[in-house]
Amino acid sequence: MGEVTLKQIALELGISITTVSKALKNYKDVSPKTKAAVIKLAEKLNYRPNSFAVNLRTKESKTIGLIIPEIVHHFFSNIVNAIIEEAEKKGYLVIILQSNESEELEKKQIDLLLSKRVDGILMSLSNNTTNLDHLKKVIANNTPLVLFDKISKLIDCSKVIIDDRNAGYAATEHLIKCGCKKIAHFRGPLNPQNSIDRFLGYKKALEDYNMKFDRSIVFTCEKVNFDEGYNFAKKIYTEHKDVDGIFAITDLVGIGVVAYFNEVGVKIPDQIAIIGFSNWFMASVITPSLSTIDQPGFEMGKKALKLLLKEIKAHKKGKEFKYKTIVLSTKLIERKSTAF
Amino acid sequence: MGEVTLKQIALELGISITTVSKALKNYKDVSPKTKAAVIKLAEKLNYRPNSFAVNLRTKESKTIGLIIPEIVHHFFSNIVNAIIEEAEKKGYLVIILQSNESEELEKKQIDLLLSKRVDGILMSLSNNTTNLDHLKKVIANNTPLVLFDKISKLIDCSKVIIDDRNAGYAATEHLIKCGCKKIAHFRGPLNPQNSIDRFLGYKKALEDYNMKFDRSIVFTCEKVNFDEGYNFAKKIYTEHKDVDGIFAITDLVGIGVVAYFNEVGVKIPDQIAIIGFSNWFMASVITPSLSTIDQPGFEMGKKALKLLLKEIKAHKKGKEFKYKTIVLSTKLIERKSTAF
DNA sequence: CTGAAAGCGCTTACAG
DNA sequence: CTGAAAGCGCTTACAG
Repeated sequence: MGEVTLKQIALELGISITTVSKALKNYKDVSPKTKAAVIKLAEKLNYRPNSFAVNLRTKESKTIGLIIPEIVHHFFSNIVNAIIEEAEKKGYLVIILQSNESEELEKKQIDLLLSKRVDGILMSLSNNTTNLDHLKKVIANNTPLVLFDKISKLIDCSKVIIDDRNAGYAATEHLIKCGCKKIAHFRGPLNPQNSIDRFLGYKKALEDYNMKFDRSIVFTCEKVNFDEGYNFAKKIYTEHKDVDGIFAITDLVGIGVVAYFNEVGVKIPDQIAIIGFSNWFMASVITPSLSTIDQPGFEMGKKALKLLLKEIKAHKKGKEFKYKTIVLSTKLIERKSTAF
Repeated sequence: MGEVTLKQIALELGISITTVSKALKNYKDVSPKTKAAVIKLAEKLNYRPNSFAVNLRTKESKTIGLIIPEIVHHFFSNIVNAIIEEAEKKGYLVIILQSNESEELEKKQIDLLLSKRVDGILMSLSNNTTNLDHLKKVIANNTPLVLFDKISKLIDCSKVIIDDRNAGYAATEHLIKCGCKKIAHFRGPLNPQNSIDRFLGYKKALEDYNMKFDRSIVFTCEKVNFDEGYNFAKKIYTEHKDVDGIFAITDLVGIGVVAYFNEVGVKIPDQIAIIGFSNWFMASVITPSLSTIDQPGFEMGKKALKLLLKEIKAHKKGKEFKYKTIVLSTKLIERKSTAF
């Protein structure tokens, strides 16, 4: 076989490697005749520049790294979708890694990506990440970094997020306006900023509407899955009969809640209203359909990628780049689970 | 900043680049003393081999390409999960691309990956791919290729699949054994091998059990989504009242079917039994829970990756590699939607 | 308009 | 045990 190189083309055409290279890159200081001949032969031989050599010379890989907690998750797979689609359009490829919510893995992956010399890194933090040295390493290494969704306030870099506090407030307020008198919250893990913020929004809404905050009806999801929603709903049903509204950290948890109450014959929303978060497709098709907060995953991925490419470009030109935080708006989606 | 290179370490230590390189790669012909000094300094300077240069020298990128129809799909995101996890363990990174069911995009992406000089390509074909020249190009280019799930019989390479025909047969047979007398099939698109095979399995089961095959109750899904399941169910309900069993190409379609019958008050499984395909998590939590065929996505991804790495290894050593087709077994999962 | 030459940062066969 | 040298395949500043 043997891969086709510039040398081969030059040899066959009896011209220099330099000229071949220039012709293929459409430099203007090459005669049209030579250019045509080179292009023709390159096509015939199916020439493909050796990206290893190009990378080495240009010091860029046209590749970016993406680290997310887990890909098997509607919200993240949507984001990934947006990122690789947009990246491809802009001439970049994406290497994807999953931290599986492990700080240790996350550290290793950062090292892998830096070794690979990706042009930039896009990342959503694992729930268990508390030490941020690996992120600082990325920045110290001069590799552009954009955090999205699961971010840390302690890292100075560009970010794309939603206003989780406001969104948590809106979800809770909606339950209140639906007439709920005692609202439970199935919150996310204690560490991540966004579950903290949603919780704070919940608390603030109760406060603003003069409702008592009761720590005993705030449950903390660890895995943030269906089973936790189901099991906490059971707890509410058996130990807190007076609860008439539940704000679940995520639609998946909310769907677990709905499943439990359906099972025991508690009427939704008449006896208990439920609202989820993220607007997963399934939330719209279960019975009763689940009210939720729409979290624009696709847009988030796209914006994060664009922001990263801007920084990469500035970085390449040696220009200064001012970090930016983009806050995307969310939307309350009213469905049957909270209908009056 | 300035990246740390072998040269810098050599200079600082007053030894040659060669020796530094050898020391870091643990060659035995380097004195322990030198080795220790090199390693110490490399660590202090946070030395990271420049992968561009390494790639160029070794002619391998330790990166593989993965092309799937779409990542926002439980089955594929599971496969992706398995592939990147396993690849990382073996020291490979994964570049992921989505064809979005477009043959044209698929072609472009193959070109991108070949230009990138990935060490191998893993791929599941788009539903609309009929011309296979781009796959032949991969093989002609000597790049190891493994096809999984959506394969083509016309391409000679390694494959990882399930026996869709048998699985389609099992699903249909299960409905028959549940007492269904007239079974409809909501099949997948006409082109992909696996939807053809599931359909053939359906047909064969009817034949073996002396049931009439009726073309008018076989509907073809184009998008293979919830809405199609819902709409075809409506058609069955309004135009084919005697149908008492439905085999849906996929759980998502099956869930649409269940939603429709729930809505109009048709009792499942008493009046109509339903079985899906793939064993998506949601199938187990809807009401009634959906019987299905378990399709081992995680295992499929893992096996495909392993097979690819074997071929890459053989290829590197210049050894011949015999293509292999691995057929994974599926399992009938009985749930409420087909309970007697 | 063309091309010789340097150099990106490694690896490795070879000489000593 | 150490190192000089060649070379992977490009790109580009420079000379002519």
